[in-house]
Amino acid sequence: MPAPSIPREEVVRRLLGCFQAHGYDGASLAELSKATGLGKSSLYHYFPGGKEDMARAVLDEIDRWMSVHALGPLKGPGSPRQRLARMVAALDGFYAGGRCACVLGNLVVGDSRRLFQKRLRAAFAAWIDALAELAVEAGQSKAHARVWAQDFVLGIEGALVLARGLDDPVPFRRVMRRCLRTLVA
Amino acid sequence: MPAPSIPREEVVRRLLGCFQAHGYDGASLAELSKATGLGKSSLYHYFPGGKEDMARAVLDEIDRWMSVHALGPLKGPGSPRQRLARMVAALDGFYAGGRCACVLGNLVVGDSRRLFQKRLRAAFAAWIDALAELAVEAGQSKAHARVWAQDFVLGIEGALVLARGLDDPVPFRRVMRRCLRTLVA
DNA sequence: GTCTATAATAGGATAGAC
DNA sequence: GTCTATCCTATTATAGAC
Repeated sequence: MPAPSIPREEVVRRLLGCFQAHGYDGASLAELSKATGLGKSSLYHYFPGGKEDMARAVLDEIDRWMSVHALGPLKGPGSPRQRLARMVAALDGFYAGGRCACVLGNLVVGDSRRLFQKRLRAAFAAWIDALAELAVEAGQSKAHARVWAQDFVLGIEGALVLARGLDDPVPFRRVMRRCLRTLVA
Repeated sequence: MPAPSIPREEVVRRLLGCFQAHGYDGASLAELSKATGLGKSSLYHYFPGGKEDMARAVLDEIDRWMSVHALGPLKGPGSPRQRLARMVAALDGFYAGGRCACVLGNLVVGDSRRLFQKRLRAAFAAWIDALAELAVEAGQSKAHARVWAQDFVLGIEGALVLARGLDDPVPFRRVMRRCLRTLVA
């Protein structure tokens, strides 16, 4: 009876990397198996519902990661500007400076969109809500805060798409830098 | 010997719709067959290289469409503001007011990215170049024009991602409206 | 140029041994 | 908890009739 070779969280993180690199349809069980180092049957032991289950676990991990590294810091100590800087730094690392895709962005394409629509909407909404709250605290009106927060998120998503389309992370890096300057504007 | 039931351009347009709705990996031959109304063998008659060939034909069609409806008007008559408005109106129709995905955005995910990287880079670059040229004509410096043009494109791509993530086309519509206001800013 | 039929392979999922 | 072996279906692709 071999003990688990790697903890479940590490398995989920590797699945995340696989969905990030290949998208939902492109992440075959063979790829997911290779990425985790686990055989297909082991994956089904962790995730009885198969690939859909794996993606839901990845969405859980994203919720957790965002809560800890991106949304949490917005409510921590420091000026609004400083708190936003912490989120931006965390996101910059997560997306490897623009070289990685966004899993949420990958999941809104094709049939996986319908499959995970509720989770996707909740994830994007929570992100936008947290940013809008910060902007209100920084002195913006509720309406402006909402627009700014949406622009923040769609700017990142669009920059990731463009960076991979142009095969050049520079647009992403520029967007990340600008994010900080626009808070009070 | 039945005559071709629909012209080749119409076939390609329907393929485009299929890659738009399902992404590259998600667009199976069965889906592509259903979307075009052609049997698999007929598709292979038009596109001997299979799915990859079909996607290249779709990329050709996108180049053509962009050239005629988006990039062309930028070089036509009228003020820079009026010319940009024509592009925006065309794009708004193409993306069905934010309810449709961008094929280029779908193709930058997963393995299809590597497969079509050169075409994708060229398509995004041509789009950005045409916009930057307009911005220079409108009085912006070359450096600012480039940034503005990139922001224009990534704003649209990000808005399409967010609109589908939130299942709400409103962010897209707002971005489209704002595109026009920022030209001379 | 279109179709039906079919081959060949890859994908998702399960059984059962250890 | 992990593995090998297997199953079934979907997917890509081709052959050949009309």
